[in-house]
Parts: sequence; structure tokens; C-alpha cells
Amino acid sequence: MPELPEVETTRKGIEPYLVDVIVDRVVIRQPMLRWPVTPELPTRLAQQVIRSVTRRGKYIAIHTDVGTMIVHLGMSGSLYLVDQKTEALFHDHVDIILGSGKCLRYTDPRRFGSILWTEEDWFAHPLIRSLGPEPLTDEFNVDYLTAQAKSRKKPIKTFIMDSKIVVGVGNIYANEALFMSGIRPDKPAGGISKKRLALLVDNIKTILSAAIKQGGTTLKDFVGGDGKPGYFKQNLSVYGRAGEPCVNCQKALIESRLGQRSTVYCPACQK
DNA sequence: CTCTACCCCTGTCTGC
DNA sequence: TGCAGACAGGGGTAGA
Repeated sequence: MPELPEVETTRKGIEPYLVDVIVDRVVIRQPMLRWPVTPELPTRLAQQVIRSVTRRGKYIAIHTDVGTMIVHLGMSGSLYLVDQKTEALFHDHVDIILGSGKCLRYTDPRRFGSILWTEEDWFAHPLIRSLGPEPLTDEFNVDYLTAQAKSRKKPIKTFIMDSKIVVGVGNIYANEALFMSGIRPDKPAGGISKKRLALLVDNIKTILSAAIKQGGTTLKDFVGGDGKPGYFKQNLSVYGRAGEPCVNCQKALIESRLGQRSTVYCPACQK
């Protein structure tokens, strides 16, 4: 499940093989992703030179002079380079065939991801326009979060997972950041002191940057192979550990559901 | 405006 | 062993 660190690691991994490279053609085997792949994509992208590869939240953007391809990896998507001769498997839905002899391949068993084409400024695209700040920038700070949380009743976990508030905090890191901050996931966002929100902001930044750093060092093949970024087996304190002892106090961790998402916390350490 | 439930999809796991 | 059902999850969207 690509969270922001995985997405950024993917962007960094594919960027060197794309910038200044011309697209030969585009092959779409399965257009039915989260939304249908933009039908014009193959004709518009063909013969264009890729100028840059950027990211906003969990969206990756591949820019040309005439438009931008926007990719979201969804739950199970991956984007990687293969040799053009590499045979496509069942879940290999889209190939961007490059003039370099390589091929940027999009694989997504569950098809929760999306591939779209836009010819306007991509920051103006409906999916991108209303996104909140990037968690690792100064724009995401305690003053901002406090202002946003003011008089909000929704649980703090659901709140920080809302991409309009801040992008890139998925379920795993939301659980972990709240544990690190000693905050119960179901506490209404508006009722948490500024001091504790400051701690939360710091911990979100810490955990995401640590995961990105780890991804940068443990990640292997974006070229050849199966392209799977190999998941970071970082030490998770609460996620996936329901019923097991808290790493701090040994009490059994509790699992509940918030906003249809699995939520794990320590009943003693988180208040 | 705020919030919750639902839905898209399929590989993997659990229970009968 | 086989099969049905639950579950995982980002995030848009409908409806309360």
C-alpha cells in the first residue's frame, strides 16, 4: 500500500530514466482503473519529450511541453522501468514506451490507481487543486493545524488523514504518529491542545522523513526485475499489532474502526 | 459546511 | 481440501 514515502521513492527512482527522454508510444491494455485512463493519452503523449517528474501528495506528475500525465498508485499500483522486450503480465495495464529502449510500466492488481492526462496547469486539476500542504514543508506547522482543527469534531485520526488538511498521511502512519504523540485516535480534533498538536506535527514529519530516508537506502530495482519497491519493514509500534503488548507499557493494544479504517492504539499511553 | 457511509477492486486470509 | 465471506486500503462522492 504505497504511502507518501513509497510514492516519493518511486518518483526519485524513475526520474533519472525519464527526464529529457522522448516517448515513442503508449500501450494501454486495461483502461479501467479507478477512473478510465484518459482516452487521448496515447496520441497526446506520443513523441513528446518528458521535461520533469514531480509529486504532489500521492500523485506523481510526468510533465511534457503539451500536458501532464498524472499517476496515482492507489493501493497496489507500481511504476517502474523494464526493457521494452519484457513481456507484459496480466496486471501490467499501461506501458509508456520510451525512445531510450526502456519502458515505463504501470502495474496494479487491484486497479485502485489512476492515470490521467491534463493539458492545463496540473495544480489546477480538480484532484490536485484542493489538496492541503505537503507534510514535510514549513507550511504544515502547528499554527496551521491548530487553525484547521478549531471547532472540528471529527476524530483526530480521520482529520489528519483528510488530504484537504494535509496530504500523504495514510492509515499506517496516522496510527503510528498518534501513538508517538500519546493521542487517542478518536479524540475530537478541535479539543486537543496546541501543545499536543505541535507534538503531532513533529511526529508526522519525523516518521514520514524517516520512512523516505529508509526507502532511499533499502530500495533496489526500478530498472529490470519486477519493479516492486520492496516494502520497508520498519518497526511499527501499533499498526498490525492489535492485541499485542504496547512497546511502552506492555498493555494489550486495542483495535477499533474509525471512518471504516482499522485503528490501533494503546489504552494506557494514548489519551 | 461538516461528517459518515459507501464504493471502486482483487489477493490473501479465516472459518466452516 | 474447497469454498464463501471478510478484509485491506486512498480518496471521491452522495446523502444526512
